[in-house]
Amino acid sequence: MGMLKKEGAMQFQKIHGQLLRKHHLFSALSDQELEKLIKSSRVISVGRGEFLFQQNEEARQFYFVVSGCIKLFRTLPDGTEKIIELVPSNQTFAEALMFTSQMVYPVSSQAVEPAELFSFSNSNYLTLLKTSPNLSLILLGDLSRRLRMRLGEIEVLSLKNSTHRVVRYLLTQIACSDSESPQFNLPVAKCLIAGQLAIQPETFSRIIHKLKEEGIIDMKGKEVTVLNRKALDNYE
Amino acid sequence: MGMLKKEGAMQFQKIHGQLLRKHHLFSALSDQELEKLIKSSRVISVGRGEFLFQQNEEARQFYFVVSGCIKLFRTLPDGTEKIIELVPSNQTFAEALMFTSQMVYPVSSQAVEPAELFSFSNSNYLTLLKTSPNLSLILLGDLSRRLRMRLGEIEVLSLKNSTHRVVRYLLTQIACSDSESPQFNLPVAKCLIAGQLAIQPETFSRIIHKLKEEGIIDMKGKEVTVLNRKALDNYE
DNA sequence: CATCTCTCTTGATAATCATCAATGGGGTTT
DNA sequence: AAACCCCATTGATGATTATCAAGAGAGATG
Repeated sequence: MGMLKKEGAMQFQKIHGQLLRKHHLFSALSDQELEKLIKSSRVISVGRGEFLFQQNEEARQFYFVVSGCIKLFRTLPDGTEKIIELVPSNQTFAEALMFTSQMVYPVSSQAVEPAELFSFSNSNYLTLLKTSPNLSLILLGDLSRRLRMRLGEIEVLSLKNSTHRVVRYLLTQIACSDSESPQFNLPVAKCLIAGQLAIQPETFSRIIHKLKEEGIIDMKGKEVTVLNRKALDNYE
Repeated sequence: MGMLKKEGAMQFQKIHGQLLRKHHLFSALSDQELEKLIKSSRVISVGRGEFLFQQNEEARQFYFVVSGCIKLFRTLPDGTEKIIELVPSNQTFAEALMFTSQMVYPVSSQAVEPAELFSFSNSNYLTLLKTSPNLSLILLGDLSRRLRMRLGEIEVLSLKNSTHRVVRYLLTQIACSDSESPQFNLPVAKCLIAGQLAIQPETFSRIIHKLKEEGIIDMKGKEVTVLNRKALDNYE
């Protein structure tokens, strides 16, 4: 895990500081407050496979992904890992821990591709929060939204067969990609997607194969085309 | 769904108002504020199987369970239901929706046994929130805790075989019951627990049978005794 | 360019789990 | 007490999916 040199970091922060504005954690801050916060932040640059923190480590920082993709996962008792989330650029993670008394990371975080991040001190942000009442409300809204996202995930995991999970995944990807176009790219490697859906890569591959045979989708590499949206919606 | 008569309700609220104090949503309120809130609340009494609200209904209220047990579930595309949570007495539910713009219940709620509840208007509570800054912080903490609970659930659902899920469930039950005693009671019917773990009641029954045969636990009705804690911890 | 590595794919097999069906028990109602 | 209902259990069967193994393709590296 490498920190950039100080001068480089300053420039980097200046350039990408505007990105932060678009994020709900920072959108309600005044220019002054934001600038101060950015100055107190660190810029971190990690290569593929590097860790930012490990499960059960003490949580003093939260992160904003400028570029790359971060995998959050838990290590299960049997040693296998379960992917909880794949954090793309312009998103934060591990910030919800600020508000709990027991500040320990419940997941490990690892870069699945080279990534650049800001890291913020929890205590700095918390002091800011205490002075800004409607920032709290924004945060509350955000947390509830996340809570509901998890509900969706739990639902997906409860779907009977894995084909349903894959179909559901494809549908959410279309919904996420703007413009409702029937084409999109898988955001990460297939084996990572399989991990998120709690199925084996082999099973994922076979399901895609089946959907292709049935003429419902087409897939070349990471490029997915939905050929029969209706069939996908009403699958089974 | 039956509302009690007004005089009955007033008495009921007086008696059980103190219960609210112990809940984080209300613990930070002044006596005045709490009293006002209670006065604006409704008392609801439902019989087994009755609904409080349905998935996708507009969410104007949140609830506090005084007695009984409420099942929160989603109806999946194939018509089956997935239990998201079983809310025991002295807990609130559906309060996280207050903070989102899209106020629609993401789950249905149904009493699994006769139950009594308070219902609070979201808008009333929200106005209170805007005047009390550190109430927000408490709420933020609570929501983050819930978020982590969901992480745990997602993890359980991702465990390879269902035996692991059951074992994990038993362990969390022991952890929840104070006093680390090796004995506890199942909080609800077995088929509901099976639903939470996303397995069939038959499978649940068979797994318990297996664990009994292996001398790891004993179970009579709802009463569970852990005979070999170590074996349970290190299961496989 | 050749080699290496990693991901993806495909096949064969075994384990797991859902489903269907039937029975027994505990509690409640009439 | 009898009838009833819901829940739990047990057995048999079939479908689904994980696992093991091997090969193909793409991108990175020397």
